[in-house]
Amino acid sequence: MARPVYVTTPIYYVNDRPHIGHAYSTVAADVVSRYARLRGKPTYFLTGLDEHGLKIERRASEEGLAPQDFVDQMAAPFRSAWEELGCAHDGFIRTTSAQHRDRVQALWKLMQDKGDIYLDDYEDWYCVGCESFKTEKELLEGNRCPIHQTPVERIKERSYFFRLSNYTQPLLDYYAAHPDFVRPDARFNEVKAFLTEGLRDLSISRTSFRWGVAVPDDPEHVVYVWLDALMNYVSALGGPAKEGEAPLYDEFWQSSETITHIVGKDILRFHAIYWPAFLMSAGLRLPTQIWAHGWLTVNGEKMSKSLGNFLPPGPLVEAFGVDVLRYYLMREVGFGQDGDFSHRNLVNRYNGELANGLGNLMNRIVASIVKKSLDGRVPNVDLEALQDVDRQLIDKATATSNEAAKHIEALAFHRALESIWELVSAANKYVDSTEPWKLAKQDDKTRLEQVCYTVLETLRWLSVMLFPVMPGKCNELRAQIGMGPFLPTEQTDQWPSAWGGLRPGTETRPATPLFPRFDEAQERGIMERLGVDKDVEPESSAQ
RNA sequence: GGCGAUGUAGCUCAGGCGGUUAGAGCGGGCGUUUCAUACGCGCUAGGUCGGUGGUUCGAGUCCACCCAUCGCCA
Repeated sequence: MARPVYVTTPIYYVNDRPHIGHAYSTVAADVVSRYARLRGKPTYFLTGLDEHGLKIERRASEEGLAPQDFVDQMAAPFRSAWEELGCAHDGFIRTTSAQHRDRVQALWKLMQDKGDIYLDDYEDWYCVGCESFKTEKELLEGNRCPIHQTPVERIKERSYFFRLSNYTQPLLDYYAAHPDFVRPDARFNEVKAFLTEGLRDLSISRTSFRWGVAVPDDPEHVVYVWLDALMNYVSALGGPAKEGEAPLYDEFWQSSETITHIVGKDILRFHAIYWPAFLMSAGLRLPTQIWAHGWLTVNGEKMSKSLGNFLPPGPLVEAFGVDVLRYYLMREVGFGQDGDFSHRNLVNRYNGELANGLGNLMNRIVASIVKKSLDGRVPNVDLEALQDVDRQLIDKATATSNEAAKHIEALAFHRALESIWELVSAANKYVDSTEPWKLAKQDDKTRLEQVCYTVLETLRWLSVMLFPVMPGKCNELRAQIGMGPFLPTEQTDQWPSAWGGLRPGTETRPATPLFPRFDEAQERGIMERLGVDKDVEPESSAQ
């Protein structure tokens, strides 16, 4: 029995509209979940929204709205963004939901029962933007927040505290026992370094605003937004709960093989330190991995409202198509590293890899040779009678399948795609060296059939291996080689491993090219529609 | 300031335990095919492997120091 997989994105703060950074995290999580499903594992993919906090309360009142109305309004674009991007989440958690609020309070009580929560005074500088306190020494001149550049506020209040200091050693022990707990390694080192200085207790309630979850039995206090927010991963499944009370929680939290939280590097500390400490205190299971990815710049510049380069995913999807955008996001930069989103590089990869590489490979075989010389049908071949060149390509496909799986499991999406494209390239070389068009002229039917079958079956493998990244295009590809759409089946591992899945006699359905190449004029048109000045765009990712 | 990382061809990057001519993709140049989306395929890039000094028979690969860039230090 394949054990369940649980993968999450951060819950996005509804103060922003969705942009390419949100899309990056969410697409990555979608790829992980689609891959897991393809492997036959029961899978749950969660994303959602963080809707509480002082900043929301203020924004809502600026807009003349009740906070709930404001967040309802802001939630819609996120939902539609994920739909547009083909991100098939199983759950969409909102922290204002009754279930979530209720489960946060349940967590609080568990921590309280453990004796880890106490009441005391707290006074320090507070940044509304960060929703967190700042120490004197990290402030900029004029008591401004180093992240938001805005002035911080002096806040003194009665606050509940969590005995985080008790968890320094337990966390270090946990890290030692789970060397893959935080990825990439460099980030794990930072987390460990932070711990070695010893943890201070953490203020986990506020009285300065109302928009949040009330502290149980003391409604003057609102639960600290990060405790509230982190809890989404468990509350969305209905936990914490006794066995049998919340089936999703039992399956995907308690019994999961992996629980992977994909996060941006800016919120790593909350996930790698606070969250496990809260869970330890409450006596709950910990996640298996916190994966901190890097930031994307846009055409070499940091994305910001003041620069006017805020990049929502919608227009990109319209211009390039969902799968192309997903491919680019996963291919261009190593997960965990910072990188650049560049329209120019996107077009270059599209033309070079998708159009010239994969698209042309399929087209030359399906729409040309098989159609003209084999009556458009998958030929019948004796797999035992293949030649060495054929076997070499099959071996390459097998090696690729193993390697790509290894990389995806390590969330090294760019490596997986790189390795898959070695197979695409090998297949194009194979076609060149076997020259099926000559075989057709020479009437060497048997050999022609062997060659075409080998390429078609390679394309079938590609349609599966690329499915997590490009589900729509892979199904189009499959249609052209005569296959039905790909359907994951629980408990059935469908990752390619056996050669010969294509049924002889099946009718292929050549259609328009999968990835029609952009010529200069089209590229210019797209850039204009997107408002990108192509000529001004830097040649490379100069930062 | 403390801790950690990075610095390899025009660009983006690979280069376990030190060992013959330092690699890939893209871009550039040359050639070639025509089945294909003017696509594919082949050849080509002569880069002091940030700098200096060491260890060694031998270092991009280990050590020290320096320079630059970046991250973390509630």
